[in-house]
Amino acid sequence: MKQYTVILKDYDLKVTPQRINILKIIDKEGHISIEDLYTQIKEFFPSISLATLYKNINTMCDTGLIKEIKIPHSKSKYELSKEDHSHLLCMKCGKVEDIKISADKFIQKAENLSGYKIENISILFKGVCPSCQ
Amino acid sequence: MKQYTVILKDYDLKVTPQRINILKIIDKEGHISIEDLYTQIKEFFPSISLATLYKNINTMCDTGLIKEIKIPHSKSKYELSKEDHSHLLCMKCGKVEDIKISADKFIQKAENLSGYKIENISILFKGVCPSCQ
DNA sequence: GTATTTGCAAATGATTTGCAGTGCT
DNA sequence: AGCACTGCAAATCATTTGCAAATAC
Repeated sequence: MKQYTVILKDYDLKVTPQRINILKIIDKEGHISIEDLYTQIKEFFPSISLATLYKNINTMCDTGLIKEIKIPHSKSKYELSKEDHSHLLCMKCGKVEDIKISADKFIQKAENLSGYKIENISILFKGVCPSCQ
Repeated sequence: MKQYTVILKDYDLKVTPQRINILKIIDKEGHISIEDLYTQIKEFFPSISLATLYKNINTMCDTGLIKEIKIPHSKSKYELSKEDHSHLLCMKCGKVEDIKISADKFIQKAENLSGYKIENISILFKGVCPSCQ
């Protein structure tokens, strides 16, 4: 069981039961939208307000504890920050999965082509997952 | 000068001056947000309403005439559909540019790793453009 | 002539803000 | 104790909708 308390402290955020629950649910789901998160958290924490959820999501994004994933034709999802990775989106069931795939050569090529100094790449693969095929 | 009239007809959309202007501006800018588009179009077309703009952006996205580009930490931009390409985002000036770079090997690798049948990839490089460096 | 599009105003939906009270360290 | 966090209600911002008049074909 992860120490959400420790994680929060690492990011200089005060430890509150609301925040611990938010992290727990994001961690369990992997990738989750605001509305789904709100639905789930209310079961554990019926008194939580949507405003609190938004405020916390925002501060956690600002500090880098979590990351927003923008998804074509739908709402953003959020995930705990972890080492660099890309995403797979299943166009049938809508789920998002992580995939680790090195993009170094790709980035190199893009720098050469464009003259940009590239710091970062975000890649989303869209397709159909094994169980939906 | 491009025949926006012809393009609209190709997509089975009625030709209106509002639509022609929308296309003209998107084409000139390459990538533009709703609010910037609204500001610009009002100069040519002071009577246009935001509702009309939204309705047209939506139908043009639905038909595939234009595409939405989701950008981390900011609003979406829109572009005319063109052959597959990726995007470069300058983190200093905020501009978006196109880059053509083949991702076939990348997609192949991702399919092997994940078991997904991948139909499509979207790639955003974030960095600093030559003029901002 | 008919169906679609436009512009307005009102409605909805999503997110943010202000503030008084509470809880964390 | 002091500052940050919470929850509520109200405010704001973005987008959509309903409808009558105008326009495209």
